[in-house]
Amino acid sequence: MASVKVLLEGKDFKLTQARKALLDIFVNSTKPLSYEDIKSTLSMDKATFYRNITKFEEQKIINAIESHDKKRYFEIKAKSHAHFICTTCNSVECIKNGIYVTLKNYTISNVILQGICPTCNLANDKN
Amino acid sequence: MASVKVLLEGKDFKLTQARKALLDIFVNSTKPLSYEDIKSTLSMDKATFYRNITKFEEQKIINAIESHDKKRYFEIKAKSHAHFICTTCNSVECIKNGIYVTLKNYTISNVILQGICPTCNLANDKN
DNA sequence: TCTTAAATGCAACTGAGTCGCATCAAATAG
DNA sequence: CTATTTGATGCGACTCAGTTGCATTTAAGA
Repeated sequence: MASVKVLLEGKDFKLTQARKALLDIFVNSTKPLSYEDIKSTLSMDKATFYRNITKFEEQKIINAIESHDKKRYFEIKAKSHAHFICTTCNSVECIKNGIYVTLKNYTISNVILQGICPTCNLANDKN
Repeated sequence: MASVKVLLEGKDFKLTQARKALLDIFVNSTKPLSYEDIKSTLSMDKATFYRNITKFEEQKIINAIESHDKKRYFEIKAKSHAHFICTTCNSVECIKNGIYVTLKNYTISNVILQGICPTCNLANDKN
């Protein structure tokens, strides 16, 4: 598990309390989080949140995923892996079992799968 | 190429002029389109556009893709194929050379790849 | 042709994300 | 250790894609 200190070392910005707290949440999360998700845990203005996210993206610390609910979800860019977005319940999950896609002349940084997650699939079967 | 008539046959809504014209644009497009993209071609109120898109999605005629620019792009759900979103120029492309991903207990309806497209890759190399 | 239910356009609204600005807190100089 | 500077923060106002309510229009069936 990447520590907050390691992630911030040698980066081109100030190490504020707010940033440490914010990254701490991301480091300890098992799934990508939106501003909505973190604001109950961390009292941070949304302008500050998004400005920090932009900084983190520039420094390649964090990755963004756009979900089906028109919100952006963020996660530590620790190791690249695919994501699954459920079009029924809008949940965003990390898919760890290696999905690797290559395409000539393209640089692929992210793979996103959309469809119906096991939970919603089960719920449908019962009807 | 799927015709507009075939797509609308037996569906649960009225065959208005506006709907035929709208679907005609999607049928003849080689890439997913946003409201911005179609409004210059077709004079249709955005409320009507999005209401029709919702209908088409319910009827499984059309597919939505959220791009990096926070806009939704739509296309005929004719045959399923992967999409590539360039994180540099925000273009959305269809990737026709079969990328098939399966995942146990998941229903996968869409594969989205993010990264840098050949054009932007080339532009970067020149710097 | 008449009726009616659904489709349209307009205007007002929503909500995620952005921007300007005044204040505040890290980092660095003195 | 204090002073200075520069970037970070919070607030409020704003933007813009997408939505909703409502009055009007149009497709479809009687």
